[in-house]
Amino acid sequence: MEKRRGRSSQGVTIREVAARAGVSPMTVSRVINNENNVTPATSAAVMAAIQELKYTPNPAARRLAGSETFRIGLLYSNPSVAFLSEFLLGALDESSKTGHQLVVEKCGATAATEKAALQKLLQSGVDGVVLPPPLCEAKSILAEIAKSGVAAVAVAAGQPGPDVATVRIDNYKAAHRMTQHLLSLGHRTIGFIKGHPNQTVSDQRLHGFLDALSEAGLDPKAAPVEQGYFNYRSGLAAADKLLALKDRPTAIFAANDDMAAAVLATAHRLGLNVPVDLSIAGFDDTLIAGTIWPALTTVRQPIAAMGRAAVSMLLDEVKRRRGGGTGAPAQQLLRHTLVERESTAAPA
Amino acid sequence: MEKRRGRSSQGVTIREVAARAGVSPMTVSRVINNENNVTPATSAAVMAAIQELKYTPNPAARRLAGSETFRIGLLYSNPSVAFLSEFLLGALDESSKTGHQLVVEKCGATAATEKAALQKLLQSGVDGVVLPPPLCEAKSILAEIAKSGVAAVAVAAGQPGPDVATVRIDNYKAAHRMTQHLLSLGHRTIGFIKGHPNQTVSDQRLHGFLDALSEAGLDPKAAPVEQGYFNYRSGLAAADKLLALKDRPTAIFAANDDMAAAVLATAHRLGLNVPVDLSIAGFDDTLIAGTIWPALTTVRQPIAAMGRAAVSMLLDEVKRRRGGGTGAPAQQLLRHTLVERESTAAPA
DNA sequence: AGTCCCAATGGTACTGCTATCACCGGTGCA
DNA sequence: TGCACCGGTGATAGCAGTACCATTGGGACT
Repeated sequence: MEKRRGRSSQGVTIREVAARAGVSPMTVSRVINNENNVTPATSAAVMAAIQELKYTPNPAARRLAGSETFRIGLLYSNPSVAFLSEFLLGALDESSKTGHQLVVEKCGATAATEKAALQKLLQSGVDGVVLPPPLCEAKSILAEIAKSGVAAVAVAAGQPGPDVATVRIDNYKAAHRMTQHLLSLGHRTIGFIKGHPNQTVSDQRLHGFLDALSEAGLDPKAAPVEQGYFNYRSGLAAADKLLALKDRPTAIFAANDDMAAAVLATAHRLGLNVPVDLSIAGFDDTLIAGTIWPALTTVRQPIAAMGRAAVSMLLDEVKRRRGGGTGAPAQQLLRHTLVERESTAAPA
Repeated sequence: MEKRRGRSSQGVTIREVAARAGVSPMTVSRVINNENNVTPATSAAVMAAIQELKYTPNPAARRLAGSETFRIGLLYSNPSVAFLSEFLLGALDESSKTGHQLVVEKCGATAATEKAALQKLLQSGVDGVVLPPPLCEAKSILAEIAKSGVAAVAVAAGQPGPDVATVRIDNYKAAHRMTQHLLSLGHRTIGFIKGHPNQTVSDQRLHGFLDALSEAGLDPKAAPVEQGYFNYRSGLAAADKLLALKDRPTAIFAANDDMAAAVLATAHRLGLNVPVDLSIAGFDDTLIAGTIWPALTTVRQPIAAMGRAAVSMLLDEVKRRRGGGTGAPAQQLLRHTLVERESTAAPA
């Protein structure tokens, strides 16, 4: 004889499951949270009941009853839209799944507006801040963070700061691996287009490339390297220079996909057949990589996973500080993958 | 003398605000929900207290205490990743903000797997389903939806079904407007690349184009039109044909951005200067449009807004049906915008 | 055999907010 | 003048979980 007063919410509740399984709600809670103090038999019975009733726990209730609810801020300026949207996807997903509040704030590109936006976030009482690139390397932001003492996670930063947690991939290794791939196809003259000089990852990718060449017995100083700025247009310019060399490279490795796409366009303009006359490799696996034709061989960063990881690490970090934790914040290195598509092949 | 038993959650609560403002928590609740039975004076006092304490309501608690929590499904097969990620962003944001549960399910491309995935969603007890393209036009899915009687929202479908709510832009008008833009620049021979024949929007965009030509006194039958399939590669083929015509178009309007990007690549390959020798227009404003150079003039669909709208409409629709609502589901037409970038100009 | 301990489980209170209804003073109307 | 009514407000009881502590019932140990 329930007393439901009109505000029904017809989902099945933990109590119904408990009744069905002949245990207390608490036990059901333990089962769904994988706690260890439950007899296998009990656990199985509960599981069965869950299946039969198609029970799914109510996340709102879980969060409310569970421990603290944190509010975390995500501050971004103007990274690649592709990166941001995928990253947000992961971050939103994680925070909604764990029931924490995510406050997203956009800021301009100047140090002043960055600082103002950060202040605004801090004012609103966030417990920690997620910093996707390029903010994760902005000195003014990092200084402000350190001063205020809030927890922070830097995403895809080349160089982990001392006070912030970081999520990233191993850019050096990834570039190294991609270079090995090109070498193994038989390329000996490989051009490289560097990324923006104000981002640490640019250096790491370059060094991964150069070291792989050395290890293969080639002279890294002889490798044709051009400066780029992570955008399409700078890729066009760099590609023009590289493809005009007398000793024209048979492969070009660009430090990101946008620039690689520009190399592809330039190659086509010059009447080169990709990948027969020229192999092209990118980095990031953004959308453009799979869109154009031939599709780009590239390095995939698990961006959505980085978003999830960033949120989850930030929560850990907040708790760690609350607990008076000592030592350094966590660092997490996610796995990258080499995505082999149609833009690379053995030289003609 | 509170009895906080360790599971603190140090955010300020509605009770603290109430105490500060000298009213009951209920009144604070009324103020933050903009209910009308509150004296302006009381309301102001509460607002002040909220400001002072930097109070933000706890969404989990709100949802839990509020009315029903719906579970809504989002089924997608393989639309453009760009579209999907932006769409998901909006949908996730809306559902997390309103506190409803969003279950995302991916399915293969065959009718059988589509049906199976839908069944799985329905089994899990969703109250409604969001269908982004191309599923929103899949007959088997729509039939299944109609049969099961769940609420559904079709997104960016050309043709609103009778039983489903829809969110979309006016594709006809958008294409019409873009064509007018090209005409106003002085183009008289404009090529068009059609979209995939299995999507209604392809037709609508084509007709918007053709009608704009007629209205400008041109013969739509004389317009060079090629079939495309919404992907880059089909755009390459179509562009090859269009640019090989003796009476070469001075502008090409592709039914989406991927194909427009392909036109650009082909133009460059042929040594044409864009936009001087050839203007190019796309549709969708996906990421590639802003990445390549020159950046594409295109039509922007407010995709994230469509995601938000889809979720919110679906909730309305579910409630409407619960209430035994009669009549047809809602239709919503969002505003598109013409994004003028560097790929269009007056003919040389 | 008695004691202690620990693993398994249950009972209760509490999370932050809102639905519902009770209440109260002031109108409008008979 | 009396009474129904109504706008503004408060008290209470949940919403669906989980934290915390109590309880129980075997072993392991003395």
